[in-house]
Amino acid sequence: MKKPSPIAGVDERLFLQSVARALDVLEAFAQNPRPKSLGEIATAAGLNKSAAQRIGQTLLARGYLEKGEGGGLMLGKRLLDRSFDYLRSNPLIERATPMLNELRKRTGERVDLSLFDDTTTIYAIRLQSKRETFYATLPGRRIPTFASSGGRACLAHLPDAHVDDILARSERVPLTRKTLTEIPQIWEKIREARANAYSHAVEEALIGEVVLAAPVLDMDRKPIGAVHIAGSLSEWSIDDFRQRLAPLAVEAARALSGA
Amino acid sequence: MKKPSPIAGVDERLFLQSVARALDVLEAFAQNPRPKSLGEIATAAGLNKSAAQRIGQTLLARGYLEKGEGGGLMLGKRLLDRSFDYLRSNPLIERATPMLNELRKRTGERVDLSLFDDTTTIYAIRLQSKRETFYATLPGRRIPTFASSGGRACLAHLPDAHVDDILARSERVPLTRKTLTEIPQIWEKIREARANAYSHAVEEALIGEVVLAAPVLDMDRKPIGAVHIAGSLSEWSIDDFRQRLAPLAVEAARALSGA
DNA sequence: TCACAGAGTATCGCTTTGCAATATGCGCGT
DNA sequence: ACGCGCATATTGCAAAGCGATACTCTGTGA
Repeated sequence: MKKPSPIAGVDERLFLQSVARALDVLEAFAQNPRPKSLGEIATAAGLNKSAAQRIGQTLLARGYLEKGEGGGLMLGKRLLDRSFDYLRSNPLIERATPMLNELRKRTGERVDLSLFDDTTTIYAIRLQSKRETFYATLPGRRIPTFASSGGRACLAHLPDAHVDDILARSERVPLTRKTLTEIPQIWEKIREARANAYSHAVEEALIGEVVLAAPVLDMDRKPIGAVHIAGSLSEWSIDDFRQRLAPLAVEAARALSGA
Repeated sequence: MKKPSPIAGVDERLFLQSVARALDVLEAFAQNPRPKSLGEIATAAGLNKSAAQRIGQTLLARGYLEKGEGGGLMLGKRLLDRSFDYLRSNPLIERATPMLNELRKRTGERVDLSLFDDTTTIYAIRLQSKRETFYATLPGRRIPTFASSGGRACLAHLPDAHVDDILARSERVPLTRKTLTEIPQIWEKIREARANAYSHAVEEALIGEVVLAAPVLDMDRKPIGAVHIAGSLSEWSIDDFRQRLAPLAVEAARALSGA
C-alpha cells in the first residue's frame, strides 16, 4: 500500500496512514449521516471492504460507531464526548456562554458564537429563541467564511493579502440564490464591515433570515470568532434589525475580545 | 508491540491497535481538556513519546488537534464537525429539538434531552433558560445513569435483572453530598419512577438544583432517552416543581416515544 | 423455485507500515 | 554552567495491518 503524498508540514513518516483512514471512515458520514453498510462505508471513504471491516469493528468497539437498527453502522455517542471535551477546553466558549444567554434574552432572537477557521466558520454555541430550522440549532455546523456575516466580520480584521488568499481558496458556491459569490461583491461587504465594526447578511445562508455579526478578537487583535444575532424578515425590516441589534452584538463581542 | 487482550466481541485481527491508540490520545483530554505537551499526552494516554508524536502529528494534520497558543497541543475544531454529524444523524434529536424549545419557553426553565447509554446517560440537547453552570449548557456531558433523573426514568422501563446488572457495573461515586449511591435507595427511586412515569432528583448532580425527567421509549417500549426539566431550589419548592412541570415533561416524552 | 446481489463475517500469507529507541536543538530556571 | 522539558528528527526491523478471497445468510426479482 502506497503512502499518499505528504500532508503539508508533516513528515510522511510521522503520518499514520491507518489513523487517517479511520478518520476517513468517520468523515464519510458528513456527506450523508444516515446508517451505512460496510460496502457503503468503503465506497464513501475510498477504501476496500476489508479495510472498512477492520476500521468499522475498531470504531464500533470504542463507541465511535454504533450498530444501526436496520443493520449497518451509524455514528456513535462517543463523538459527543469528544465534542464536550472540545467545548469545555475553549476559554472563549466558556466566557461567552453566559453573555450570549443574556443577549438572547435581551433580543428575543437566536444568538450564536462562531469560531473563525480559515475558509469556513464553525458554530460553537447555538442559542435558539423562536422556531429555527434544525441545522441552525446544532453546534458544529460549518458555513463558508465568505458567505457568513461572522466570517466577513472576521475577514474585516485581516490584512488584504490574507483576505484575498482565503477568498481565492474558498469554494464560492451559493447557499441560496441570494448568496454573494463574486469577489468584488464580497470585498464590498468586508469594507462595509470594516467601517461598521460588524457585518450583516440578508438571506445569504437561509431564505427569510437576516443576521448580523460582530468579530471577537484575541489579544493581538486577530479575529478568532464572532457573535451573531439572527432574526426573521417576517418580523424585522433590515434597517430596524441593524439599528436595534448591531450595537448589542458589537458590545458583546468587544467584551469577549482581548483575552 | 503486543496486542492487548481482545476487545469483547471483536476478533483481535480486526481490531486496529494504532487506531485505538489515536482514540486514546483524543480521550486523554477528557480528564483535563487543557492543552498538553507531547510528553503529557504520552503519559495521559499510556504511550511512549514517539507514539505520541506520530499520532499527534496525524491528528494535527487532520484538524482533530490544534496547536495551543503557549505551545503543546489542544483538541481541534474537527471534533465539532463529527459531533454535528452525529446530532443530525439521530432522528430523535431532530424530532425533539422544536418540542424541547417549546417546552423551554413554556416552563421558563432549562430543558434537556438525554440519551440512555448503559451505565451513563449523555446529554444531546441543552436548552438554557436562566443562568446555568457552564457544564450544564454543554451537549456531550455524561452523568451516571444511577444518579440522574433521566437515567432512573429509563431504568424504570428495564427488567429488574437488567437494572441490577447496570447498577452493579456502575461506579457509584457521589456527585454531591446528596447523591444516592446505595443500591436499595436507588431501587426505591426506580420504583417511584415506575409508579409516576417520571423520576425526579434533588441536588444529586448539582447543589441547589431540582430536576425531573420522563423517559422516551422506542417502538419496542425500550428506553432510549429522557426529557429533563431543571429548576432552582431558590425559586421552586420541590412539590410545586413536580406538580407543575412533571405533566409537561411526561407529555413531551410521550410525544417523542414510539417512533 | 432459482439465481443473484448485497449484507455481514471470517481467513491468511506477505510486506509495508508503524514501532521504540535514540539523537538534536532550544529555552528556561537554578 | 547544567539539567530539564519542550519540540523535532532519524532509523532498522518486525509485527501490525493489508488486500484478496471465501463463506453464509437473506431478500428480491424473474
